[in-house]
Amino acid sequence: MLDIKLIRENPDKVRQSIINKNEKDRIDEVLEIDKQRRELILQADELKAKRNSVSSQIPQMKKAGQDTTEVLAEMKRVSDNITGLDLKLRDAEEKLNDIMMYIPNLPHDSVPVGKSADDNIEARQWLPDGFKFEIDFKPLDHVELGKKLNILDFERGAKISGSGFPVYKGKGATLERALINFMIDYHLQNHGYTEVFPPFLVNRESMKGTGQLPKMEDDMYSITLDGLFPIPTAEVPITNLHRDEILNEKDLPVKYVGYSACFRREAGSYGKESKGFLRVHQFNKVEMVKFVKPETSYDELELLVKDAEDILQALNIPYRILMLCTGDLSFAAAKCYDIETWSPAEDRWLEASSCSNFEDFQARRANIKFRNEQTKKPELVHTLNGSGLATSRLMVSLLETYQTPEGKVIVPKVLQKYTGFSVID
RNA sequence: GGAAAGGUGGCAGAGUGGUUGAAUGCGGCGGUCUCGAAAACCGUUAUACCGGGCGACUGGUAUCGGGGGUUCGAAUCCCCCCCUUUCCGCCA
Repeated sequence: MLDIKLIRENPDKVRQSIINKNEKDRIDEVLEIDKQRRELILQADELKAKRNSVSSQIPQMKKAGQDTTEVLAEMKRVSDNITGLDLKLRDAEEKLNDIMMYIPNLPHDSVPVGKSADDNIEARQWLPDGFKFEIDFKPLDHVELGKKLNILDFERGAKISGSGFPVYKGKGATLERALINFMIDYHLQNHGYTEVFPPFLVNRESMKGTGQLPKMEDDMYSITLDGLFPIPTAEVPITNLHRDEILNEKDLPVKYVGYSACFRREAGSYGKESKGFLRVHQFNKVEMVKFVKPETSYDELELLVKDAEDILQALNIPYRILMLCTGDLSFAAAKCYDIETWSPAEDRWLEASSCSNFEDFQARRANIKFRNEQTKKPELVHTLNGSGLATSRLMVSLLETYQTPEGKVIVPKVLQKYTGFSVID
């Protein structure tokens, strides 16, 4: 959520930012309702002040034996007026809040203006020593490899749950588990995170706090009977750990890393890009979440990307970093880098991680603050999160990159102590 | 699923209709004392919103789980909801 004062004071700047983000401009509506709202508050507060002062005099009048009938009648009228104003006020506030929940975060000044993914900017590429995009044999894709090696079973996943629910089998299941453990261990040992194992179902408040609701409700699975939502990412429970809290400044930055299964409806996206792992309803992801002081958040974003990159470098998987343009930026993000890994069989890059700075957008919704030691006042923190990384897309690149001409898959060195085997055949 | 208890400030914990934003204790911050520290003592210590002021600041309102009601006035009375804890049942 944006600061209403920011909109009040810089409506045109906000308007332009929203347009750059391909979102609907409702600033005029916001300004109008905000104005009404403030007028109502002014009127109601004035009456309440009167009521309070008179009410405190009544016991004294009674004690002094004065007749209070008239005052009581007058105050009754005042109270009725207050009730009326409060009703109107609540109406206005609900309306304002509804709209505010649909206004996206503003892109940071360093974000390139653009319409779509085509306008994203490649920041850098990293390729392992001796890596070549052209290979001597025709690579199998991950679905073919999965079938041949009997490590992935998309058909049976479809039988038991539906399409987009992959089953990992045998060494495939072990490899998946190894990847998760390796990534968490790496972040713990090298990057100073604290491990969190969060709930995979969260309540509506949590989904609002990080910005999935109300706007993206159709994209979320829901367990209506209990009012719970399967999480689309561990970002949701982990960021909400500190919802409605005031953190100590000296504890910042607070850095968590956690694994979760991620559940996404991906409504309306069947067909395109949906082969195998490319788009699934359930996948595994290791997520990094940070709570930081505002002035450090952009430095922390760079570090976050670096933390994710370290994993790929340790695995020796080629990747590139994209800076998303305004039009491709997600609803809550102010700035975002995507990390894409190379898929030899698809002959293209696949998004495996997304690292974002939300500035105070989530913090305002979720009411996450820290106490500024100088001013002694609470201030909103900045929140960031990044995948470190999602295993499904990563698995595509890993299987395809590490395949041999005979159709076997070599296990990356750093994973071998986790898998207990060095080759899948 | 059944039963009971309970939700008050950073924490603990008083408070059952009238200056109660809320006793007291702990914690935090500042000070006195001290070479320094501890102890002791003194002071201070919530958040949000709406106004006024360039600003230090200042006026007002709201907030004792949430919502509604009664009343001139509600932490306190009534109704509904939510949550937590404990016990029983079921269960990995």
